Amino acid sequence: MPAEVAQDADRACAYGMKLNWDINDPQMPQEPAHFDHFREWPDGYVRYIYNREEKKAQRHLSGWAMRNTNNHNGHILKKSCLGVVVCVCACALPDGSSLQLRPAICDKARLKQQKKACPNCHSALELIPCRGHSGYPVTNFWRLDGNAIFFQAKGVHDHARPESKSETEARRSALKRQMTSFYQPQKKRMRELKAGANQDSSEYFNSTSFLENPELFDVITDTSCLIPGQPCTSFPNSDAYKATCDLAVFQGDMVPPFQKYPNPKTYWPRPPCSYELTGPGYTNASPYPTLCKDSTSVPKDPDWVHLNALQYNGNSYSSYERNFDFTSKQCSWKSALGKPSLGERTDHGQLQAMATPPCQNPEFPCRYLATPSAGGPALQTVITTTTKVSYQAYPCPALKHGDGGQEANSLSPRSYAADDALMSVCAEALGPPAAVTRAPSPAGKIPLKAPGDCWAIRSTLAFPQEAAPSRPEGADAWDVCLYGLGSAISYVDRAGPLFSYDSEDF
DNA sequence: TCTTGCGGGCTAC
DNA sequence: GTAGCCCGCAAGA
Repeated sequence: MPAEVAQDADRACAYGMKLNWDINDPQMPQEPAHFDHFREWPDGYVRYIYNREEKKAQRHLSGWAMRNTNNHNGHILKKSCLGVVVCVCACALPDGSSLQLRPAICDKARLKQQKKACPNCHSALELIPCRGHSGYPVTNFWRLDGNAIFFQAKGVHDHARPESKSETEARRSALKRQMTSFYQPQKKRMRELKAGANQDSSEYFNSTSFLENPELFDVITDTSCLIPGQPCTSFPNSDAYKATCDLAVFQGDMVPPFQKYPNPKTYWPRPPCSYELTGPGYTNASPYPTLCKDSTSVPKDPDWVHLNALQYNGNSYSSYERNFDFTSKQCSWKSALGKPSLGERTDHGQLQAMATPPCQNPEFPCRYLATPSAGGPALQTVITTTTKVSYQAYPCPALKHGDGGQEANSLSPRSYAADDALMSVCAEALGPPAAVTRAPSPAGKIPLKAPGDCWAIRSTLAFPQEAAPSRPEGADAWDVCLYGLGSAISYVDRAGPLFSYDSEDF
């Protein structure tokens, strides 16, 4: 209510509202004595007069997603509101707010956007069109006249505010910076490692090549890794997966992009760190904690992954350690997830999902039934500053990416069928606590089997106390998954060499 | 790749 | 004539 009052007062104080003019008037007010300060969220039938030096006005910016509309008048720029993109399930974000994405302005990009999944619950996204102007989209008019820029809005937005453009830009630029700051040191480190001790060729993967080929990220971006804590996490597509870590920023202008993320323990990409499985009855039993190198989840689409990057950008490696809650359950979840980025997602996707309607989580049952607490040892992540890091592939994404991962992009609720199948298969295979721990490949770089990796990961983490079995056993397990998954995608060639990364001190 | 601005063309009122 | 909308194009980030 106070906000409305303030808004009304703001309108009343608007200089443009005090003058009597219309954007279509042949003669606009000349030499305005005052100018209005730029309004990012004009709403209602308002008129403002900006100084022509106002940069934002010059660019015809608006918090609303406005697209250009041809009004066949070269002097007046007309824009119509596109509305807001929301989750069809109207799921709630961790902070209780709802998802409100900014519709892409370009038709093509918008269509693509709508094919993506809700980053929160993986349901479909829906574009809520603006109908605030007599059933038509709210329209904004811009007109440059003299030393002023005249702005007139017609209609009252009947939808939530989408993420503002400034937020989007800030997020993207931050992500870009983050990517740069993160990968350069990584690449350097990898070179050093390669040039340095060859103590255990099987202990690390050729991260350099990976880092030098960011396009490969997409291969792993989409994961449905089966691991304790998130045994059957089913991210139908990379987009959804990417998006999961970026929930808060989607909340429109309510919170600054860089401050939105509620959980400081969420980072992505993250610096190399140690993950050791600990907990009741289990303490670092596995010499090869299976992890998914979070960098493997680096998405190429800044729209879907940014938050963690932003935080990371601001906190750097040390902050990661500093903020990590070693004892929190979420941390356990992360470790259980094995995959850092995945864990992050778990924080905000999986965990938050607990508080969201079931409809938002098609994979919900599977995800939670197989948590460590459900029978397996409770998992807890212990992060140390100098650590052994086991980065092993999480090729599950290959299930969808193997033969054209992009196909998985078009996620719809129905898309979960395949994932469900996968889950059931792997869950079944996991039945007995068979030790299917993935032993390090004798040859060094672990030849990962694509789908099987899901199984391997799960096994490793679920029964870490078990002695690492022979490779063949693991292979059998993999095969189980392979069956369940149908055709095994040649993920080995792609992910294996890239992620067999182990026992590395940082 | 996406945004933005421009303009042609169509349809409805 | 006005308004809404679709489409394509080009420039720029």
